[in-house]
Amino acid sequence: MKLTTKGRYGVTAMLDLALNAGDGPVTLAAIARRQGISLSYLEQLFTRLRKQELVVSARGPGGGYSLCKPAHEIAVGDVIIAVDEKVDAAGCNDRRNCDSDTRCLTHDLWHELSKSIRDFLNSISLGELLEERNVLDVACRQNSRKQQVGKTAENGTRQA
Amino acid sequence: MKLTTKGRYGVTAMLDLALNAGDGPVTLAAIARRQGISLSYLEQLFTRLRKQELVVSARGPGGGYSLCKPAHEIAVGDVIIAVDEKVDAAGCNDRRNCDSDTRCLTHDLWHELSKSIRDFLNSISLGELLEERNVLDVACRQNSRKQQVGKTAENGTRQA
DNA sequence: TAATACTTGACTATTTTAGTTGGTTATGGC
DNA sequence: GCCATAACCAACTAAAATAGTCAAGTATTA
Repeated sequence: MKLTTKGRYGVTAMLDLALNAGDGPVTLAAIARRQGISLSYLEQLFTRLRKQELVVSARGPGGGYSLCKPAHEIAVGDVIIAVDEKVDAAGCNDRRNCDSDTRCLTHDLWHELSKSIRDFLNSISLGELLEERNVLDVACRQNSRKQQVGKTAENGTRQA
Repeated sequence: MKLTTKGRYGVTAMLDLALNAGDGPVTLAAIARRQGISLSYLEQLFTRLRKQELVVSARGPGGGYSLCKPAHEIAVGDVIIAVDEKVDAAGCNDRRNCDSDTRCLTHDLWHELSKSIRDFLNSISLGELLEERNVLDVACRQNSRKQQVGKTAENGTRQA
């Protein structure tokens, strides 16, 4: 399980998809425009998301992508794993050297942590993230209002 | 906050350090041998860990590295951030484009998630990981025993 | 003072990231 | 039956990160 900008792009795009799924499929071009991600890069990501059956595609005019399942049934971890390919396998599948004492211990400790992280990401669904939309929406509008009017009086407040 | 093999190396090395800190400093050469990480690469990682004041170094014969604080006071997140440098800044500090509706929303949603992950990693200390040592120790010995004796009867049991 | 072990800096091969280019299919509307 | 739309596909690429290597130091202790 990696956690890089690639996963961020994937999650961001899926969130955009969930937000704008009101009437029919959403085109990648629209996501690209809204989220500032290159169209061709999005195509690569959505090829993987489609293969993992997280989205379905509709070709032709009026086509685009839709979520396969309700946003509440799609875990953030699913998206990250889908776009990053190769679920685990991150360098630790050589069990041969695991006979010596210390090596084995820290290997297992890392795996334990790694599992915790994965469990955590699998426990958060896209839908849950979207439910906090209202709060964040207000926060965002306030912020952009202040930026227009004032001179960014307080900075570092939303540094997530 | 990234989560790559670099962070894994850092955490693994710190765990090794905590485990073998019984009598005086631990040399990087010993960690390199036990964990199968290149010495020079470890040097780079520990330069950063030292600058973040997670470890102290002692030069000369009998020297090496020691933890600055008890293992319970060092969060996994601290280690990952230390070796990966640049705490956040992952592409999302352009607040300029955040005036439009959708862009802002998913930005904030991602930041929310990103914060959750960071909080989670900061809530786990090296000490807590080590406390599960006993359980894992047994599991490991059992596993290696089986590998010696049998023919890996059940595989995929500890695929963390 | 010689061996040990940390310290620093420069260099490098490989892989990943974040695209670009240039097409090809499929489809709905006119 | 065109034709614009939009998904699909494959190959290529510049830049960055990863995971090191190599070579020279410097501090410390026996």
